Amino acid sequence: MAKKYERIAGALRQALRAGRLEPGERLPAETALARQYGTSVPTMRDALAELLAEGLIDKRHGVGNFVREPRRRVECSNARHQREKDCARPVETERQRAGSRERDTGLTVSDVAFSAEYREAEAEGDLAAVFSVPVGTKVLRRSYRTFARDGEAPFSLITSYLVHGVAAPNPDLLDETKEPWPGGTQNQLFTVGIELDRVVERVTARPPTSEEAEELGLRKGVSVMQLRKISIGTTGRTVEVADVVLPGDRAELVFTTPLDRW
Amino acid sequence: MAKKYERIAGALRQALRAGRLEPGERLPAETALARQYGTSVPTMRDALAELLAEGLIDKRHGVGNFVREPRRRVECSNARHQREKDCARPVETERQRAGSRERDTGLTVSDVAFSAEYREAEAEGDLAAVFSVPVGTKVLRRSYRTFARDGEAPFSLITSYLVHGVAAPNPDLLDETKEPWPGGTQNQLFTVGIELDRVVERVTARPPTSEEAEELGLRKGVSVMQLRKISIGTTGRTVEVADVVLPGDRAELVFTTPLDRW
DNA sequence: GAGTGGTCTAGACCACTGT
DNA sequence: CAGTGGTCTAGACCACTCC
Repeated sequence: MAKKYERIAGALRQALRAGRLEPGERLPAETALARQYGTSVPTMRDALAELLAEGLIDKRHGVGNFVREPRRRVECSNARHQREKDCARPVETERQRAGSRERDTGLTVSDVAFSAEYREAEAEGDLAAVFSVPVGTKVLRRSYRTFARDGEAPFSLITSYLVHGVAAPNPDLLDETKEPWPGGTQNQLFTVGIELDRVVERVTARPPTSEEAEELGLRKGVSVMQLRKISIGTTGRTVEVADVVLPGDRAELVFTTPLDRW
Repeated sequence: MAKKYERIAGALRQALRAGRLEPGERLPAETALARQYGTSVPTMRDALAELLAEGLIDKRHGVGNFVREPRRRVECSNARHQREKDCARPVETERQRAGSRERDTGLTVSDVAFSAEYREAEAEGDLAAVFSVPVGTKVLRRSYRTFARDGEAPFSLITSYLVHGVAAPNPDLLDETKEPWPGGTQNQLFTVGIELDRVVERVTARPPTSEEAEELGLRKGVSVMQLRKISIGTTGRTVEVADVVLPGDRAELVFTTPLDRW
């Protein structure tokens, strides 16, 4: 036996897909909907919460519930790592031309407005293990927010870590006013003599913290994708670790794996 | 001002991390907790729902709420595609040796119990577009469930599509009793003369349908990762499409991107 | 000020588990 | 049978938006 709020959610979903309600249109008030479906307001709200998590409606406090137009997702492909590498080592003028302005999200710089914050910190257990350095090693911690071109809310929250001693030879890397850096992280690493061999990305999904939900403008019930990107240099050393939090309902990660020929 | 149930959730989280409650231990009854935290039962339940979504507690109907031991995640790496390819073309005896028994989840066959179901269907708009075939083209639709070695609930739900005309030359590919197929999908494709050039995987997160939640044994508030795997042959043609649904709290996808040297 | 959704309360009744 | 969590109800009160 299905739960009552699920049955109501199903009926509403049906009504939305059948197009009896147009995108942008306001739904009846929750009290009216509850009466209409023969239930109480809290149960009706449970049903609406389900549609909210699925992205079918938007809730606006003090205004009403609205049919949402289907959200298009922003793609974020691993091909950007090679592209960024290709552009990380050229002459200055070359670097700033089209296609060379990729960043961790796979968007071009024109798509993102930056807010960067640099801070020194000490590697804790987890991070120290990934970098293979002793706990307490000084690291540079850089926080970014990126915004998609049309979006209001940030599209991703990024925390990037470099071992301080590795970045220090180039003082510009320690200076947050130099952001956004045109050639991306790989160019930054190039300036201290580091070439990347490969990038390893680990992806999971989890519910957002309340801060993340607020910053990313997530509706209730929407999860985030958490991506840990580990960049490994040609010497086999882990040179950068970046934790990226992406809205589960707006982001799509694309990974292409080329295969050797027989 | 934080919401009351969030403050209570925070306090409980604190208590759990501080280890004042051991994994496996039962929490006080919800009525008792509500009294203890000076709130009503529904609000206390909201707080507990948050911890549930985070995987910190387990709820057992009619029994109680329990501190959960930290769940380890099952990794699922894109390196398996190359490994599977390496083993897809050898002599028969070779194929069945260790390491050659990978499947779409990155687990070995010994880790999974199969339930496969084959069915013919017609490509709808979405699928037809990916395969670049006319809508209505006959496809073979194969559904799998995989189980991790220790798990009770399925670890992944897989729906794989092949264009019927492509698989037909080998009648065994149309026969679900031949599953599990030792060499994996790439060996199946090899038997009809297809070599893969690359695999493209698109990852998103979304709330589960109620059926998925039931089948995967998901707690409330846990999202799934949805992965669409597109296998492209050496002729540039899309030869297989697989939709994989993974529990967001138990799965970790790992993608390694090798980079060309300067 | 009227109307809307957001949070919280109090409690009924049901379903499940273990004794 | 006693005790637990699961669902649903009814309604108070607050915060927000718009007229």
